[in-house]
Amino acid sequence: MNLLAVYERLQGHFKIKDCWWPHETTFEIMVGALLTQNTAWGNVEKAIKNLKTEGLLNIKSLSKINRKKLEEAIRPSGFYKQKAGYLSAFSKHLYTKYKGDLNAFFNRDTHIIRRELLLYKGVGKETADSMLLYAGNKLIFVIDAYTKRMCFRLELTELGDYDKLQLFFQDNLRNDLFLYKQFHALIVELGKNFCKSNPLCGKCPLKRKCKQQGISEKLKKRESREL
DNA sequence: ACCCAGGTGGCCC
DNA sequence: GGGCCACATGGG
Repeated sequence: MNLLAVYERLQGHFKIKDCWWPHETTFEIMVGALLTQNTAWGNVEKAIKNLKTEGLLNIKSLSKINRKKLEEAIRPSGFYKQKAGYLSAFSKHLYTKYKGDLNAFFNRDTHIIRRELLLYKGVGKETADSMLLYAGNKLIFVIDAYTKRMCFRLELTELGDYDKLQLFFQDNLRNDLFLYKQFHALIVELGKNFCKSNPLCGKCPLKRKCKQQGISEKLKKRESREL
């Protein structure tokens, strides 16, 4: 089955808002990308709200804020001490190297930016790519746990690491920023609503395209080994 | 009382 | 290059 067919099928079932990743500023998207690591989005929203209330959600403030205060503000998002350290260092780099100017930061070759993002502590491939796609409007497909799980269950690809999966998407989709953003959003919705770790195959929009049809203990074991 | 969430870094082999 | 673990809150 081809990727575009999956996309169209999902489009028929989920309404994705034009601005799926809620934000007032570009920086807010970058902060959200970091905070949402292995964390439910609802918890991230609380953290972001706290940061906004305290006037901290900008590069300058975050780079100067006292660590304990930052920890308290983002506490609801979990792993808060670790994330406070990441955010603090990240903001300081943006502030000192780019004078807090994200246009300057993003106005370069995509892969140069990606390499740089990956040097920051706490920014791995998925976080970097989320920032590039949603904050920087760069043509990079984001691979997350939902994406891996969906591909695995649909048997769309050979089992692969992040890079292989990303290439699979990028090679099989037209170069269209809107498509990249929407497709990732749709996969997240699928993952939240149906293709969960304990999946609800009965009403899944991809039911007819998927061989799993209810998950066996055997599949669960393979997933835990191979995802 | 569990299980899970839009990962990452560090350590070990 | 992989396998394991810590990191932590909040909702179902």
